[in-house]
Amino acid sequence: MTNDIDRHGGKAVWRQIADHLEADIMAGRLKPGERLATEHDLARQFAVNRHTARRALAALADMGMVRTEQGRGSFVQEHVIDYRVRRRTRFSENISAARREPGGRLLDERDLPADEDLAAKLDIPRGSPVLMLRILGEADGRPISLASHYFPKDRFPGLADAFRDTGSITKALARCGVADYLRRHTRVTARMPRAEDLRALQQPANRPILQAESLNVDTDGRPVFFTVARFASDRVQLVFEP
Amino acid sequence: MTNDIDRHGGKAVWRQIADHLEADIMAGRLKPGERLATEHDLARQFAVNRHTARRALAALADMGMVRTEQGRGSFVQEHVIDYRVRRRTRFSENISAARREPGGRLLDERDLPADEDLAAKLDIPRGSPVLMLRILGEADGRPISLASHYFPKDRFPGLADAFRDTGSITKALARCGVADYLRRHTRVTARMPRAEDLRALQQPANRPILQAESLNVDTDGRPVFFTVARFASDRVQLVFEP
DNA sequence: ACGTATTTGTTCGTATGTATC
DNA sequence: GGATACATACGAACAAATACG
Repeated sequence: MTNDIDRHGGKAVWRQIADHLEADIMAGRLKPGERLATEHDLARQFAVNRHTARRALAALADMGMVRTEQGRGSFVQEHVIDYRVRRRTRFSENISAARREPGGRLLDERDLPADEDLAAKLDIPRGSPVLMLRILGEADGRPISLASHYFPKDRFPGLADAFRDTGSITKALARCGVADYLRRHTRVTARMPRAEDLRALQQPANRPILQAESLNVDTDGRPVFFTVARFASDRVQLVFEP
Repeated sequence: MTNDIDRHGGKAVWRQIADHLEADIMAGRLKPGERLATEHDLARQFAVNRHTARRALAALADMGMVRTEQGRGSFVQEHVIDYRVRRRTRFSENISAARREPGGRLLDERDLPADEDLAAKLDIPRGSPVLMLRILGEADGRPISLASHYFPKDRFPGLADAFRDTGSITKALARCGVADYLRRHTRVTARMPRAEDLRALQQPANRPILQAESLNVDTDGRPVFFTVARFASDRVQLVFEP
């Protein structure tokens, strides 16, 4: 092993450790998502104080190469997906464009009456039936987004069945006569995850989630569905390009 | 006072308390940002158990009317600003559109050489001089955003002086010959605040910040400046409209 | 639901080498 | 040389989050 530390070479000890770990990550000896040795173990391996090991990890974290979580350890940072939001935004195409394998799982399906807010957004009478689909979006089998989609039920009979058949909102809507739809606006907020988000997204509790509320309309400008999507902020960035 | 609780009216006690507090907020007796009575005090005022008061607060927090911070208390949620991001996005116009009084303070001004990343973004040679302006954006005197703007210094001599004169990036650029500029893309992430963010944005440490990296170009498509803006997630939502 | 072990986060204090005025 | 500031490194103790039986 070349775990040797040069104490008089003019190079800070913590930087030597950071460089060593960085080389391990770059060479693939440590893979994205993998846990690094604990601070205590690193300190022992390199025969330094824990503070010195911590400093090395902090430097790597600052560079975005690792991510440390209290009580759990330090992990090699996974590559972040650029989720591109444009007028025509489709989940599967987006994930494929990032060279990942898209996936989706229907977690819940429910009918509910439109409250005032939802009625205004979908431009339907208050109390009208609304179909909610809750879908977990995945990339390479890792959960990426937890999205609740709200459709005016009267306009799209059989939509839920069509989604179960195809696994795709775009295809399901096509069967219901919506050949195309466009995103009118997206409202982005950040907040801490709820218990539900933690379970679905498999995220640490002390990291925020990105929440995007969006409205999609058909080519005539009529609302088709409203979506509240929650993204794991460690794994997804939202990129807007007009 | 009408702090009386009806124990047999079929309405849950916690809901009565929640309604009471909601009325106080709606009537302006409790103002945005103001701290509510402690759970202990609420329990005493209404002669209920602290758990009951907690339930009322939780219901209000769930509605987004108050925000509870461990160790500090519960606060009336401030009104959130919709920060609209379009091709032509200007801070002052945006804040004014939300019927707030815009303000800006230059926190720091610095020259630095372009690293690889910045050079690529601004389309200048690596090592070229870059002017950084760090600006605190305010609405009604409350800090809203902490933004670092990076300009290719060679192209815009006298820009820093122009900004100090005018207090506006748009006006300063106009003096340097840039009549108009457009936003090419915006990359949005969420993360926890650093010490620097906390100081500038006056935010609780356990709430996330929204970070938006954006590139503005002139009418010929040439990069004019690159920005990293951090928003207090409690006070700002980013709204994207193509 | 609860205690225990593990792991990171924070804050003391101490010492040393280096650069600067 | 002396005084000072600063970054580095080590040690100890405790706090806080997490994992697990």
